[in-house]
Amino acid sequence: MFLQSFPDHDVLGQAFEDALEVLQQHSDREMQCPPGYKNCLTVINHHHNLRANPSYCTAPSVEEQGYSWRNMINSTVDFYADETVYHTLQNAPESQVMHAAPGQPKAGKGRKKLRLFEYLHETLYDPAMANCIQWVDKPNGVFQFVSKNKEKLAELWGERKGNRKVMTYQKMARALRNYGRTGEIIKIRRKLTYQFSAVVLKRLAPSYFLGKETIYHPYIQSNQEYQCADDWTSYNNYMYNNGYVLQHANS
DNA sequence: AGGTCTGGGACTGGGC
DNA sequence: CGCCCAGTCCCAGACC
Repeated sequence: MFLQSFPDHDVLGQAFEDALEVLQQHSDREMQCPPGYKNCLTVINHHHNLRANPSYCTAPSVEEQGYSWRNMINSTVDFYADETVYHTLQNAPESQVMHAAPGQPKAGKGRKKLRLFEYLHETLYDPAMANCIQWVDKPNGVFQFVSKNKEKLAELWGERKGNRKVMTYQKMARALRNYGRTGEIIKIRRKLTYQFSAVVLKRLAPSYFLGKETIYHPYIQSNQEYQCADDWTSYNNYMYNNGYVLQHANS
């Protein structure tokens, strides 16, 4: 497994590997907290470095409402994927890392910026946000904003980014349309409806990296992404045949 | 007609 | 410091 990539595959690494294996045994289709997940949390909560670092401290109590255990998997793998952070935490005195403030990871130094499509993907798995955004065709990554609450979702996105001005749906949608150029998210000719590209879906799904030898990296270069052009074309064909009219032709 | 959606372009802030 | 990226902001026009 990918944890073997790290030279200092120590007790913590083993604990993570065990934890991830438990998670791996439960397909990514499950929304329920899988059996053994509590043990994973225990492992993580008992390691001070993890608990203290705001970027990776994403293991709340299982009782927390609306929490998606996917976040935990992503963050866990993120932790190990980011070699710099791994070594930093390995070497940093605990007193230092303990100073980090708890709470949501914020965009800033030392932490990759949260991207809009990642945030949307995250909220789609948050039952508490179901009144703002919903899957239309989950297996194919088609989702729709709820007209009544789309502004609320946009505001939350703005808050999450730490914007000074209030984010609006109009502005957020503008960012979404920019994704059309890179193919990460495409606009579907249906009101308030968008679709994650197959590549993004694959990238954000835990099953993509769990069980692979290579390190998961959320920022695959676009030229690498389009090595999957065949997949993408056939995917578009599938969507076309299933009645989805894509606004942007695959270029 | 008016609200909503889309597209374009300039601008901003963070990271490298 | 300059460049690039990923939005952010505003406006105009299309669409429903």
